[in-house]
Amino acid sequence: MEQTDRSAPSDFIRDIIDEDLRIHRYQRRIATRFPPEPNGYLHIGHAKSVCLNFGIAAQYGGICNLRFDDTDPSGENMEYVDSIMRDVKWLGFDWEDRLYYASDYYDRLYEYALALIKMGKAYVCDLNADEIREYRGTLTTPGKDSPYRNRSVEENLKLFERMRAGEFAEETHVLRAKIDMASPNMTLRDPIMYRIKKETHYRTGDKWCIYPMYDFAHCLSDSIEGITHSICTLEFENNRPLYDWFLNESKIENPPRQIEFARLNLTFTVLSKRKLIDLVEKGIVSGWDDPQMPTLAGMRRRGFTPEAIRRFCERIGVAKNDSIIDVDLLENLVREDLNEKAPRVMAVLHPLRVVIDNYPEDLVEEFDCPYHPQKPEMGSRKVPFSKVLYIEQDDFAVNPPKKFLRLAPDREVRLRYGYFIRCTDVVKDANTGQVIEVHCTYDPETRSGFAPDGRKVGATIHWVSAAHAVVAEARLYDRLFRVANPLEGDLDYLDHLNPQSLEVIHLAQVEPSLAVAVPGRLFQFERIGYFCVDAFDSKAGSPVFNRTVTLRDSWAKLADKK
RNA sequence: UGGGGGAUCGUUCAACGGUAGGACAACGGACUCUGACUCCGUGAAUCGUGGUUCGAAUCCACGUCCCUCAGCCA
Repeated sequence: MEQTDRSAPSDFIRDIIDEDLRIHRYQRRIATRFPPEPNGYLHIGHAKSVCLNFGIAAQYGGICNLRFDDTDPSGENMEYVDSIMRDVKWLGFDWEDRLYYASDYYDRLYEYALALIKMGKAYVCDLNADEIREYRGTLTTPGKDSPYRNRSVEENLKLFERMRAGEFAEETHVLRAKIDMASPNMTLRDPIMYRIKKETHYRTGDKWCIYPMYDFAHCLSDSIEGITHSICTLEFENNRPLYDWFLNESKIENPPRQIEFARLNLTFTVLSKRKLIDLVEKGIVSGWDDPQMPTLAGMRRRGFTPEAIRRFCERIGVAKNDSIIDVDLLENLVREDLNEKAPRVMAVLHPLRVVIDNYPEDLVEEFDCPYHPQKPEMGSRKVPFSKVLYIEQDDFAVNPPKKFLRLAPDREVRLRYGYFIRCTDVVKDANTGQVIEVHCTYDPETRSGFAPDGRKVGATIHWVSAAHAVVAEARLYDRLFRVANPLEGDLDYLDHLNPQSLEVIHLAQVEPSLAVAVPGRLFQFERIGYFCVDAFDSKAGSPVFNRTVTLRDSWAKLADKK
């Protein structure tokens, strides 16, 4: 009996593995692989696969390889390879010395193809693309045999060699497996194994002008690496018989087995590579690492932590149901993680001037404020206090609605880590009627945060000293799409873009300790949300903060209902 | 009108012939120098119809709905 601890995840894939282990299949060895094609950046959907493959390997004392599935030179390049490696590492996984490329197997794959030709299991077909499609038939009608299907082995060998030698133009010849043109499974209707592409490959250069197709290359690459469980997404379910066919005809012993699971879908976003490329190329986002993107690079820049993402991948489980996960779950996990890790600071996004009338003109006090009230070990910093402050516009109301606990005329609140203040007067813009300044008095007896007479306040609000505040840029990110499933309905998904997915605040006022915030560092702006110092645009003295996620706001929820 | 998959609280995963359970969301409350965090509590589901069985989400039959396959993409 295998030892699996109770906290370890369990799912239908692990059940299959448990059974394989039990019957001593693969000599009780477990090997998986994460096989991205280097033609785009990794997104949260890939993270699910990364966590699954590396997670299973770790759980069963096996190995997980990183293999670039680079069998189509168009669109693949080294930038993507680098970004993928960076992201997998960032997520917290290690392929050690097992970095592989399908393109490293081109010679061996060619030999496998030769062997199939010699067995009469593969042939060179001269039909062009349109003709091949025509001959393939449809979902409900069988295809018909290619007129080139019964060429002699010698002729096939000669032709294939000439394909390789570059004697033919693209689309004039392909190598096909000879299976069954009448198969109800379309993938078995003499699938293409090699096509001619006179393109320079980012790794093999011009050595090859024929490239293997996925179905042929993938299963054999798995077998070359000794993979035992080849985990992929549901849309490859149809291809499994073909996966098995190539391995069987190639006389592979102990062939790896393909297992399919449902890919991740997330509400309020899209996760297909094509659509993400679209967003990048149409300039809807600033790049693959735009914090609005569900790419790992984007999420990293936004402030999501690898721990939260791994936790998420664990929580969502693995199954074969098509499903769409609520992004709330992800955001909640991020809050959970950041609540532990993020130092608390004060920042005012929408400043409202507050003048403490009875506070001395030139006095500046310094309050010692803990970085995390529940974690004294995180230390503290000094925050200056003076006569003129900024508070959040939302924290003041001329006519406070029911249940509003914050500052209002003649009401008293506590300034976080500071005094109690009472609103005595309101200055409005003569034209607009907008509140532009609030006057208060403070109670010197409340320096400790409590009143000697024991009176209570309804709320504690955050603030910054106007004279000491640092001006910062805050980028408030929201969901990229305004509907849960942008792919649903008749409209193009781009018609569902959320025009408010980014609000930039240029003049946020933040406490002075943030002037030199280190790029990538995470903070909780008290009572607002979690923010990440932008890794690229932030400079000393003029920091830029990306909002990772808001804090839960039960007041906003209450107010919304009315 | 072919083949391959799938259907369980609003969402998601579990229950593997024996009390339908967890998480997120929702709702109510407690606590609070963050309307945060935390804690407590409440409501909420087996696609339909038959059958087998002492007993069915689970097995069988027939339906229904959803996904997927007709790239020289992966």
